[in-house]
Amino acid sequence: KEVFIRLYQEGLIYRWDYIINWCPRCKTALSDLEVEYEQIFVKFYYLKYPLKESDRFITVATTRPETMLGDTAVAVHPEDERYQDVVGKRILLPIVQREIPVIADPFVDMTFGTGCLKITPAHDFNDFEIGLKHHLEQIRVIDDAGRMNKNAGPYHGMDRFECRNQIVEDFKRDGVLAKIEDYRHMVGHCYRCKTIVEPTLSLQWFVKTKPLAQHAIRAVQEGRTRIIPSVWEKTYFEWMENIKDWCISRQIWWGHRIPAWYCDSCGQTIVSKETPPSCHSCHSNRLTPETDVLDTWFSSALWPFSTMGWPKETKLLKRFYPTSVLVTGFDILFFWVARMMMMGLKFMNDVPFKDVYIHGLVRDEKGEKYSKTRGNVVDPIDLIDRFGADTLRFTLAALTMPGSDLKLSESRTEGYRHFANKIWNASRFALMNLNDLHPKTMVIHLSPEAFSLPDRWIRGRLNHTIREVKRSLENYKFHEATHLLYQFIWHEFCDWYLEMIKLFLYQEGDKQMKELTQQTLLEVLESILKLLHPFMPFITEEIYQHLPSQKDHESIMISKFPEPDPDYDDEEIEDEMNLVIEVISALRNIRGEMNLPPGQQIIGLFRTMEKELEQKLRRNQSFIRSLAQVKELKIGKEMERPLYGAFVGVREIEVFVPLERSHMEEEVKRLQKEIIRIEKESSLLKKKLSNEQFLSKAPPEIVQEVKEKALAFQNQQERLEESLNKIKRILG
RNA sequence: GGGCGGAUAGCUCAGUUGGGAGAGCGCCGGCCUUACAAGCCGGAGGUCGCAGGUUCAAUCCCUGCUUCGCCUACCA
Repeated sequence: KEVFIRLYQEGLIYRWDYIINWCPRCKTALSDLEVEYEQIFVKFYYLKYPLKESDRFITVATTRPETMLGDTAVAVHPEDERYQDVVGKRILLPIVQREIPVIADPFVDMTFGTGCLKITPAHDFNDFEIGLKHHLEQIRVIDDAGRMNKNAGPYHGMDRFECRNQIVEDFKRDGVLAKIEDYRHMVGHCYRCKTIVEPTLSLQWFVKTKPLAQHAIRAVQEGRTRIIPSVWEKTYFEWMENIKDWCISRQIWWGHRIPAWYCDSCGQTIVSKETPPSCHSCHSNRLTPETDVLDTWFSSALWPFSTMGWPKETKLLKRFYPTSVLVTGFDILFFWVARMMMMGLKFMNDVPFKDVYIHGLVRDEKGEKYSKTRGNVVDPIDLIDRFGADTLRFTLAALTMPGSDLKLSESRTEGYRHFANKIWNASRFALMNLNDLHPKTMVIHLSPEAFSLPDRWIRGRLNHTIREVKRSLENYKFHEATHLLYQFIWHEFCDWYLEMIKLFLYQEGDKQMKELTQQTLLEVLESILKLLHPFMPFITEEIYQHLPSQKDHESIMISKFPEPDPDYDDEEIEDEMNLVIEVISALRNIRGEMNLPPGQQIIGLFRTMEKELEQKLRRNQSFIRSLAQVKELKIGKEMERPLYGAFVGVREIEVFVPLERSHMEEEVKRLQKEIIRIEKESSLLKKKLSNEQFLSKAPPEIVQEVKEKALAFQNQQERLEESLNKIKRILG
């Protein structure tokens, strides 16, 4: 009421006989946004109107012949040579026998139809405007229920579509129907009941939106409100700049009643918060209250401040206006966001929110928008039953790409259910191995050097993950955050870290090393759970409560979000770990390609001239042995290549695996495949390096990088070929 | 009619200061290895829609075209 009255007093709300979209079934006015346009196939009728005092006819074309009963003119283009002589003449409208003028208006498209446009000001938007311009009479022929009214003469009481058929029949009978064509066009339907809407002249309440929109435009231009992703800004501006006055009255029985009364004696309109005792101007006490209610979006537009106690200056209002972010779908950018902007700026003198995050819509498998009416909605409860609430939440976050819709994919959902399961199992493994850990004895501050390679590595990777996840969240890139977490948890934490630390956890040897490992395991798992918690609230809370570090059972959701620990940003450790991973992968590759089952133990021979690499290999022998299932490792400068064996190059290391003679055929194939791959890469780089332009114009660090790569590839290729030749010689 | 977005592996889609082509699912081969077979290990698979242009260098920037989709509109 407060808002309505203030706007009314400022002249921003007015009541006017205007052309609006009307739903004859719901019997209410509809705003532009409540009308859905849909393509339908109809007939295009050519009607012959007789010119008065002449035997000529003017032919007009229409898809709605029943509206001819309300015609008050026929318009032609002022420059249309075909009709120069008839402008100003009069037409005797068939059936109702009304005299109407032929007028000239540049709005008419000479190339469309016959170039003659019938004008029905009371039942067409354009005709209404033309009617105002030419002071034409407005004659309603269709009533609020979609029936022909008394102005329709013989058709009075007929349904509008029934009347359409009858009029066509009558025109045919009278020989004034020129022709009928098939035609398809967009027709407005009521968004609620899907009935074809009827543009109708009607007395309604309107808000003058132009003055409100100006401020809303400027707020976004000046960045006081950011729309994310920014592509939607353009849509927002487009709409705001072309905004039309907003019809806010609805003839339905639910909603806020418009606070207005009409004096039965003098016709005065009274807008007031309370029921007025009498008319302000004639003092009559015979007042009729307005029965129209407000468009639901009118009240929704007030949400950011009316929910905080406005118009009182409450603490809540001070604290929560403006809010930081509004998250919503683009489909209500205009319905709601734009209106909240306008009302917020008007009544609070400030934007209602700093950021508007526009996400896509979840669509069905065919990519169609969910619709309550069509019933193609996927029930989230059903998905939760089948996949789990955490899985669904994570999946939605992962599939949400800013600026585009998502088709809910069941295979992706299933993949993330596996991920949730993986987390569960990994945590079970961790908890099993932490049950003898007493947090009290945990060493709080130890230098990184005290920890094992995998410990230092995983903490470094955790740092990286924390930073990237935070960055993604700050930029509303939820899919990036989920991908980062998936990758880190599954492929770094589970695949490598957990596998490697089994050495320390299972072996009853170095007790201190075991405790340090347990400490890292606990801390990293705890961080993982916290990072994951926004995406998988239930499983993370459940596991978190079982961690030995959580004795007071506070919820994970109020725990501190993880921060990176710079002590563990260590490139050398990362590099050493990568070497270990590369070596293990190389051995696994041989095993896989040679079809050697894991049960079959192999021996690894490592030849390298570089002291540092040799040391690193020696340091990490136990990891290599355990993860690559190698029973014996031999490392050194003078390592002989075995007579029958597979070869893989890792950096400056030659890795050999002794095999049987019978494997050699397979090895030849493997080497050839590898050589082809390397050659392809290598030739591309060589081509680059032989290009003078590249050498002189590309940034030096890029050139250097390419040179190094080319050299490495060449080395690799030579050794592969050497290996291949040796085998060929042996095999004869 | 106007505007916007997409076209990348068999499918669904990621990929911005231009230099490495990627993920999930599916597919092929090998494994019940004491957290997990809803799993582990290895592997195959792509002139990044087409044609030009800019650049030493284009999936990425520019132009045109083909094609799919969305929003929007006052051709009666």
